Amino acid sequence: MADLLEIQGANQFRVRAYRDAARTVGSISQNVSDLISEGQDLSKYAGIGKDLAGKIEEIVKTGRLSLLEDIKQEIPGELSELTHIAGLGAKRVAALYKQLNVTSLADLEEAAKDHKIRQLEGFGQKTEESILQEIQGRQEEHAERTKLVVVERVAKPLIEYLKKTKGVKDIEAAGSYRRRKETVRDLDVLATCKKGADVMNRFVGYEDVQKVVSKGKTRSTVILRSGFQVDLRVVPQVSYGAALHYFTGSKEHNIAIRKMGVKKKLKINEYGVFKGDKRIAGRNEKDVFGKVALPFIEPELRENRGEIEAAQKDKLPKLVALDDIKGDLHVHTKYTDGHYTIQEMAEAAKKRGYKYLAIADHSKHVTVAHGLKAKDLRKQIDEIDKVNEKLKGITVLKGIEVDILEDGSLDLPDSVLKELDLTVCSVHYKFNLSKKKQTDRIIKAMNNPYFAILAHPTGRLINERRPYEIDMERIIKKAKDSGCFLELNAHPDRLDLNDIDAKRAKEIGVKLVISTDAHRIDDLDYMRFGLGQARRGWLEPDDVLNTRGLSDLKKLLKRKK
DNA sequence: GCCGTTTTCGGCCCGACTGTTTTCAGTCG
Repeated sequence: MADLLEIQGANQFRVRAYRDAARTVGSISQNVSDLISEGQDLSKYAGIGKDLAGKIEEIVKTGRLSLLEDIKQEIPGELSELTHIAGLGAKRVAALYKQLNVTSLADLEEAAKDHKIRQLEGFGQKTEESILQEIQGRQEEHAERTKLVVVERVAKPLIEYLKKTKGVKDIEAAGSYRRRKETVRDLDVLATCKKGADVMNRFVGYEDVQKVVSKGKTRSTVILRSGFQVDLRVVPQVSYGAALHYFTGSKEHNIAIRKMGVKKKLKINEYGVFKGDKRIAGRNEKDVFGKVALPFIEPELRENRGEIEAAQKDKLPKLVALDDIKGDLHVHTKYTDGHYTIQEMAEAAKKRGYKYLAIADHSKHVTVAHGLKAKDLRKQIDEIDKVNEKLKGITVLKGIEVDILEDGSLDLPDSVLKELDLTVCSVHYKFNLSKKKQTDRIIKAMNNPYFAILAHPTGRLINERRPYEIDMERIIKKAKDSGCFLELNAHPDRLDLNDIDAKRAKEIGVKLVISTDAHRIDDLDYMRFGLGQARRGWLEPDDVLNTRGLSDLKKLLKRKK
């Protein structure tokens, strides 16, 4: 709706209202159709008024939006696709449609090849060439959002490289990378430097740069060979905090903060907080928040999902940090598809300062991973006892990643499960059951008194496999009622639960377990990704099971039977 | 289309870079 209205030349604030409302709907942790069937009024959410609440209800109840259909009578719906081409916004798409009758990518390509675009007012040869290049580039693997772990591998060496520029003082990756979002579209790097031109020149000369999209005194954009985009901004040191705030985003958070500034007759931009022409803050982020009477808000919270309201009431969560984590409760060993022994994994965990480590190898149903049968598991239990006798300073816990079978039973008998400290229960097959059946399957499994932790609750693999259909609200409530826990799987391909569901679990009062699912020693360091997601989900140390010492952990793992 | 301890009308965040212009519109973040 927003794209099409914008192409039609509708009031830009009306267009923004649709975008804001769509985003709000996306960040509501509960299922919106459930909210509507419960008769809840959506206009209580920020950015959704009476009108849009009605339209959302229409979509939920009828699967259609009559206004959208009306607009599609006037202009082709496919035009919205064209605005996704870099350099094409609503105005230019409207011009292309009106003057050249371009409605699709194919039309656009043809018009560019025939040199018709350069003849339009406001367009020229360069624009036409870049449009053509963009269309043809798209047919090769279009760059989607990139997983955080991959971006780390890009960011760290690039920042080290830029740091070596003469005159560079501060340098930091901002944007969604700093907010620890699970995927990142492009990397925003911020620097302070005596002579901005020096760092810009060095930036565009980086060996991985394939294309320089733009280069200016304070901002440049490049595309790396991998297709990944990096932006570099340079500001003076007095502006570093304001710029860091601005480039960390999110956009929605920034807009909200700037609006607060406007109310106080202040102007907030990347150079500082200004009262008239006078800069009254900017060197550090804390002062920028201070000028709008807010405490420092952690980057992971800056999504305008309630953090500003919480900050105003001094009710910001004290977010869980890596130092709070006392152990990892989901790792694999050579017994199944891991690559190290129990003792090697335990020593590696101890080196990371942990007090305990739970071995959770696969159960027999996962044949590709040589899942354990009851007798294999007993053998592993014996070995864990021996390792515990040998190792001081860390306790190895006996666990299993036991499959939840299609009928909701667990893959190993209670007689062996009861010998364990904990179970990590997961769905590994039959991902395509209906939402009701999949939910019933998991809920039935939770009725087993030895069910402790639901591992990677949605089964998704970021950018690779969609989550299977489940009623998360029912699952969370069942976990609450039966004394089970939900995993926040820290593997950067999973990060499952996601931020929004993790926050919902906290609200309902279910504790989460942040585990790495490590198959190798180095995988234990994936914990940092889990922490990022947990912090995005507003989790505090108390909301996370594995911040507890060993004896508290064991008490909490005991289910009411 | 949303919103309100200045307001139910009249505002709505702010700036950089490019290309096409000859002072700025469009796009992007």
